[in-house]
Amino acid sequence: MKSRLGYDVGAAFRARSLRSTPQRYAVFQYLLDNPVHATAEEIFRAVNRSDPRSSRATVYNSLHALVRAGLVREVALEGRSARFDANLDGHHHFLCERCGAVEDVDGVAFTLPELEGRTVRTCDIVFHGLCGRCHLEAETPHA
Amino acid sequence: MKSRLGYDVGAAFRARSLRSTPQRYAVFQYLLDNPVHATAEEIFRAVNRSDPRSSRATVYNSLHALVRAGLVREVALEGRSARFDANLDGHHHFLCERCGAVEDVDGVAFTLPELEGRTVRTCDIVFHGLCGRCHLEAETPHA
DNA sequence: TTTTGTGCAAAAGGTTTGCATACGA
DNA sequence: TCGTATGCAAACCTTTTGCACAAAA
Repeated sequence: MKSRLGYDVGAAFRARSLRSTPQRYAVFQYLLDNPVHATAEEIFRAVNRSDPRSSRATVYNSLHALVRAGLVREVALEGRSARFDANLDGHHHFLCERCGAVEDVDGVAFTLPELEGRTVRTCDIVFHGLCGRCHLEAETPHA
Repeated sequence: MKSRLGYDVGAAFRARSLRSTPQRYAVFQYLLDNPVHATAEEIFRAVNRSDPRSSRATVYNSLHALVRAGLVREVALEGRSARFDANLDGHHHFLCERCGAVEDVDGVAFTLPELEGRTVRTCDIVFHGLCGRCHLEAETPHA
């Protein structure tokens, strides 16, 4: 659970002239502290568990504001709900087919295929399989 | 618009003991003839435009049956609606940020990163950018 | 004080479900 | 005939929207 201490949320907001409200702050802080690629609903529950009262609509508003400001990115994975990630380093994702965990994957190198005529701006890679824990559990059936 | 003629839908259904109904047939035939990564709603409208009457629920049922049978795959892209693809060759996707078109991309080679401990089964790559047409139009503003 | 965000509740997609009926094998 | 698919409508879940009120700058 790498937490990005030393990240000055207030300064980040000011730098992008994002008005700082407790709700917005809580959403961003949650994403910084919990790099688990949470859904809006999970974020809603988490921020309301501790501090003030955020409405669902405000969580969505905050998330969109953060995405627009370039502080958060939205990750498209299977499933009905969008997932949000405050890790902006170019990285990819691994999705466990068994427990649903989403993990970051760094250092993928690939060669661009026949994309002539098109302009490629970004590229998202999603690996599917078993995560470390589920892999172990699958090997050792109910040890 | 490559259409896969010579594909015997009836035989494919029989081989997987999928009961052949007109609705199911129409959904699969549509996906074979229109490799545009349609949404369920688009498929619903298309199959009802020509032949019999399919309900939305039946389109969803058919799609799930086809996916379960391994004849169709579901593609996860941004946006709220799932997309379906009868092209089962290992391939990836290109999503145009301007017009929303989804195109197939073949021949991507990449090197697997630090995925020790995990089991990687599949890998989906989505490229984002401008498709051929939109790239041209962007270069020649309202020629 | 002005502008923007918040909260609520209602609405809008997209997808699923329950159940009686219809149909393929 | 038997078992499964269909159609309808209602339910569900995620996300968006409208509007009055509250709070940030």
